[in-house]
Amino acid sequence: MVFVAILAVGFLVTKGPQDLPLPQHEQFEIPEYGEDEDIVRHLAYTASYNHGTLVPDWVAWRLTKAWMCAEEVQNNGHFSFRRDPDVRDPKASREDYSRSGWDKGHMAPRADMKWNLKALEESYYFTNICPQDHKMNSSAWRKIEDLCRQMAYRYDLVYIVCGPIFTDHRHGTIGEACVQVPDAFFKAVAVEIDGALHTVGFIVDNSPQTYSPRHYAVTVDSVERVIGRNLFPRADEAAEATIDWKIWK
DNA sequence: CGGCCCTAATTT
DNA sequence: AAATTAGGGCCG
Repeated sequence: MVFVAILAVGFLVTKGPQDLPLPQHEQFEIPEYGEDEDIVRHLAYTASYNHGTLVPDWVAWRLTKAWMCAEEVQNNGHFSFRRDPDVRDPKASREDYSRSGWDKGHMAPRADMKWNLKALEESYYFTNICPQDHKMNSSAWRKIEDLCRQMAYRYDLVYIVCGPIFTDHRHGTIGEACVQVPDAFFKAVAVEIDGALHTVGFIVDNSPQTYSPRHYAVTVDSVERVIGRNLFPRADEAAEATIDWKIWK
């Protein structure tokens, strides 16, 4: 099962999702994007890297129960954030974040990628990293990630897309490369249950946030209005305009 | 407590 | 640029 899943994702990476005769849900998590965006496809996530902000505009991935139940790969217990070899300059690097006071926050979480060594290593590329408040990252944001994993375990497959929100750029930039520090972050989650699509969105300020997911929950529809982008192009509008709390509790 | 999110200093 | 070593906060 896991092997089949890995093959399926590997096939997507090789061929590129948009020209594949696959069912709609095979590329469901990929948001709408323009021709000018720098789209990077890795084994377990797809991102749009912004060479102006030096962070991704969005990162999209999926999480399956099969991957979560798979045997964890070894990472030698160390963390190796790296520049993404598949992304052109300018791009962020370690030195920009070092002693900046901001976390190197994963968009697609490390914990979602432990089923495959390549997936795990690629999650440490700066393509997948944003400057995040430490308390927010390890508390409020983490609880939302926990919720997503819980949903994957319960419903077999979840689609996730998240990224930074820039409003007044109140945190400025870090490092020599001037990596822009986001004002907030969004996350949109979708799951199909008995043929019906359910979605929920979150917007969390990039400050010491510690509340539970529900406190930050908004409709995917309203997230789309804030960031000005259609996140689940194949979802119908009704599914993006409501939150079913029986599902997400 | 373990799992998850990380940091910094040092060495290669 | 990357690996090694040592360490901390949050949460269920």
